[in-house]
Amino acid sequence: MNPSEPPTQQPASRRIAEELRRRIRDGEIPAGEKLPSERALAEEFGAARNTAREAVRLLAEQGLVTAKHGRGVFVREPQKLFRFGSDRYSIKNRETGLTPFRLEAQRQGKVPRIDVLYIERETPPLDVAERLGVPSGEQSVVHRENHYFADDEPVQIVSTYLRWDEAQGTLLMQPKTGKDGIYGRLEDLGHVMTRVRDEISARMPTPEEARFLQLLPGVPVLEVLHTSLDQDLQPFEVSRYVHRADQTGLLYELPVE
Amino acid sequence: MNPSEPPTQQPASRRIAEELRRRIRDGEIPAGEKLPSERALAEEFGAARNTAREAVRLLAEQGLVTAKHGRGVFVREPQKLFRFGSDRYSIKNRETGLTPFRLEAQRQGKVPRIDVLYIERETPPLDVAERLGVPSGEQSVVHRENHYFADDEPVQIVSTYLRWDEAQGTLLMQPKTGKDGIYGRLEDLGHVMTRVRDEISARMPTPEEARFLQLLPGVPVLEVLHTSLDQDLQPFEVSRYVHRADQTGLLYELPVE
DNA sequence: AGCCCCAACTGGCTTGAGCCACTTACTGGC
DNA sequence: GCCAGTAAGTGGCTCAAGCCAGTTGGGGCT
Repeated sequence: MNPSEPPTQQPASRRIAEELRRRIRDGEIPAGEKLPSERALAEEFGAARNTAREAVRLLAEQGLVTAKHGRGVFVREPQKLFRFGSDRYSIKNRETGLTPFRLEAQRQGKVPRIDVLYIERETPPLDVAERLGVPSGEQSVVHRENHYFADDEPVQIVSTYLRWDEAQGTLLMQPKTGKDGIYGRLEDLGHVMTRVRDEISARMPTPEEARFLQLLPGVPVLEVLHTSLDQDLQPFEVSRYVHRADQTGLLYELPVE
Repeated sequence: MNPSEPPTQQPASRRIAEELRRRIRDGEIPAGEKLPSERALAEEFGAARNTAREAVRLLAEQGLVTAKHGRGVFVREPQKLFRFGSDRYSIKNRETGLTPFRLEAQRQGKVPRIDVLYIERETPPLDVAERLGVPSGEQSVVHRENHYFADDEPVQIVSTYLRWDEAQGTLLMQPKTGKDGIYGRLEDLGHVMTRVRDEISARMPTPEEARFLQLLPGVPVLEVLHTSLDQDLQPFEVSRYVHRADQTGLLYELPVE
């Protein structure tokens, strides 16, 4: 009960986790290697298997290790990030005729794949309606839901929202939107992308997201709510990106105004 | 064993978690309210207390609920975000004489506090050395470590790295850096901030970060590796921001170039 | 040689029990 | 009226045991 220091004895599970963390940090158990089995840890630390198990769970929650049923618990290898840069909207890239994602993938030597899940007229979520400047009580938008893959690994889930009055009857309602993708078609409609506004947050995935993205425990997602503004600073497109955070990062390079 | 659908019976803990998630989503248990006790859940679902407990843990891991020792488990209230905008470096804000964080806090009606933990000459981490353009094998930088609070709630941890050859003997080595903070002093040295590059990722906190930021289980952190470039596009400052993701978001608004 | 099956290992999940620490509300004494 | 003490309720943590479900490798059969 000496308040000068906190020798408050840690729970056994945390002590075991701490020791394993040390071994991993010090390279005694290198990345990709297997931890001792739960039963072995229990014996080594003189604890019940459940307690050793709890320790492993703590490490998994932090994203340090990952368990393979029937095989063992492995130290997770640091992943190199698939990077999404703020220049992905750049005019300069238009000449390639590729959509932003395909361009980024190609740049990083990955094979891109995009699954179009559905394209439907909908009533927009509140935050989207606000940003797109449409009413939220009616079917004022078209919602395009896509899944993105790099080398067949799921990378992000994207929901794109467009004004129904603009998209109606155009290629924007089709899976294949033609040259330069939806931004090409929106330009045809007179919207030149002049500014973008990205609102970024992070959170743990919902069970559905975890399933889609094949997320292991302890991996959060990055959520980007993106708004495109045209030459009149009018918003004409809103997208919600959900990235797996263990394999993706964001890069923003911008002038100080 | 019918492969047409996945009726693979869920583990009991997951079924219970699913049901609780539904009750929360449908508003049967509103935000801020208490869940049934672990013992009550166990009885209701005909499971052992440990199983009910596991279900609650799943929800906590996802950041949906939070347990208060001795009181109960509560549905977490959605937090409004303390927002960090890309215009926080803007020249326009210079006239206020406030540092970026103080300005943001004031804008959002919060009381800012900054604790300067230490200011020391150090050998830089590899990623910092790369971006700042200094050697990583020697004590080539000054490291300023700060903790930021809004209304006395910890908000972010910031490590700022400056070139030792520039900072040596200046106010940059002092806790109080004068008007406009370190950016003011760096301007005195001839570095006008012209562009910034922010690299953003998300991950689960280390135990130390969780302690500092008072993070509940299931809350990730946002990490921003920030580089300031001057009028010659030379990097002159690198900072690593670690934000708690449940109360902070990032806003980037930029021109499409 | 090739294949199959089974034993032995791994983690996944649950049970029921017990003790501890923290919180709250009530109750009784002053 | 106030306050201290206490009982009852909560989550925190651990134990010992058991069964299930993937994985792996070796032994034996064909």
